[in-house]
Amino acid sequence: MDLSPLFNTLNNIQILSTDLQSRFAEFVVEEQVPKKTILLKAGMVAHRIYFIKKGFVRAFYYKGDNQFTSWFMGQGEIIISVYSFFSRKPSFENIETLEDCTLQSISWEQLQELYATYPKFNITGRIITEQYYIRSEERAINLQTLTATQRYEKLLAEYPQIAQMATLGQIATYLGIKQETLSRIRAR
Amino acid sequence: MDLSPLFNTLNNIQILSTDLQSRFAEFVVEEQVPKKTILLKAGMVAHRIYFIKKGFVRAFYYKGDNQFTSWFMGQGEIIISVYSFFSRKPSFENIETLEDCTLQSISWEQLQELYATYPKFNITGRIITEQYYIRSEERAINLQTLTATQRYEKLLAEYPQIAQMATLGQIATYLGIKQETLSRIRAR
DNA sequence: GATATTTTTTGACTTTAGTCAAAACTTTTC
DNA sequence: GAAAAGTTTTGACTAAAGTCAAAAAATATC
Repeated sequence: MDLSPLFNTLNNIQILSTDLQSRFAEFVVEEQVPKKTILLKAGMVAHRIYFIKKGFVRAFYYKGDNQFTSWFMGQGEIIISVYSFFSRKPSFENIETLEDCTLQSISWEQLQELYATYPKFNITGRIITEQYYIRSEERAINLQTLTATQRYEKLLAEYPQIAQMATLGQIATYLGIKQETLSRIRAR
Repeated sequence: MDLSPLFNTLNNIQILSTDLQSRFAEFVVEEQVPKKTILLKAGMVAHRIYFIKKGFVRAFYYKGDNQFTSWFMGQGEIIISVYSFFSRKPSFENIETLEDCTLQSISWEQLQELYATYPKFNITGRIITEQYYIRSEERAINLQTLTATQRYEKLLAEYPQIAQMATLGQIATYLGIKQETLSRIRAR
């Protein structure tokens, strides 16, 4: 199992001791997950933290009859439903794969053990949480300050291949607009 | 100095030992702050975490020439610029009082000392961060799923007195609409 | 308490996005 | 590879929000 992309991402935050890396490596499970697999279902507690070695994923939730997309994530990113994973409470959001994925993950319990055994690792955890927090703030700021067209351009800049992985409807619910509107924006 | 509202809020999250409470109490500084005082200026690092014993406060940021409100907070709430306080980096947002306030606060260094001396206190810290995270997610969800009118009603439900403390313009930038639009919404 | 300043409202018009329905593509399945 | 299912586009119309400007109301200042 090739762990170098994962450790690259983590060492980029803070260099991990070889000791910690080998303990970590013992925990990691790698799996091939086909397109359209639900990784987390609303109502369940998120119990694993995933690293996307290859693939593309989205999180979504329902409000009444309508579905909304919270975020998209691709290769090299760490995915969790932050709220559920940390608070150990049922998730309001679903996570699904949008293409065949190679995922590496450890469980919540294993993560706690790493925190306890290697206190310095808490810094890495804290920084990942911070990065997630910033993402969430950015999402609110984008919705507050940008027009639909600007938000679409920003998403395209971040994930240029998104049109191949997600449907128009999924992208529209992320942007907070109707799919007909997105279709017209794209036609220009 | 009456610390019971503050300890009420904290004990509500997790009961604190009397030991911790008395150490905490030694650190707390109480101040009377007049209306329109800037508690944190964009570009500065947030170095204190505040509890609003009395008063009303808002956070805002600039994007180009335009000002946007991130949040409002009132009595009994804990205020920080999460990103800046935890990452120790310059804040992009400003925090100002909207009326005369009584604030109680401790510094980042004092908070770290409490974490180190009373490890259980980390749980309280973690839960406060989680609550902030949820607020940020909710803000994005509200902007994504609600109409301007619904967002206004929700804000009014949370802070019924807001019209007395904040100007129409400030409320409008929180909702992500123009103040003329908010004026018309209100006229109905 | 009159004047200046700031804040809010109103009016006429434009732009942006939503709605509903049908047509045109694409992709999947047998 | 034809039919079915899913997805995207287009059209005509409606609703919501923005723009610019001016008037009205509220608040602060001397």
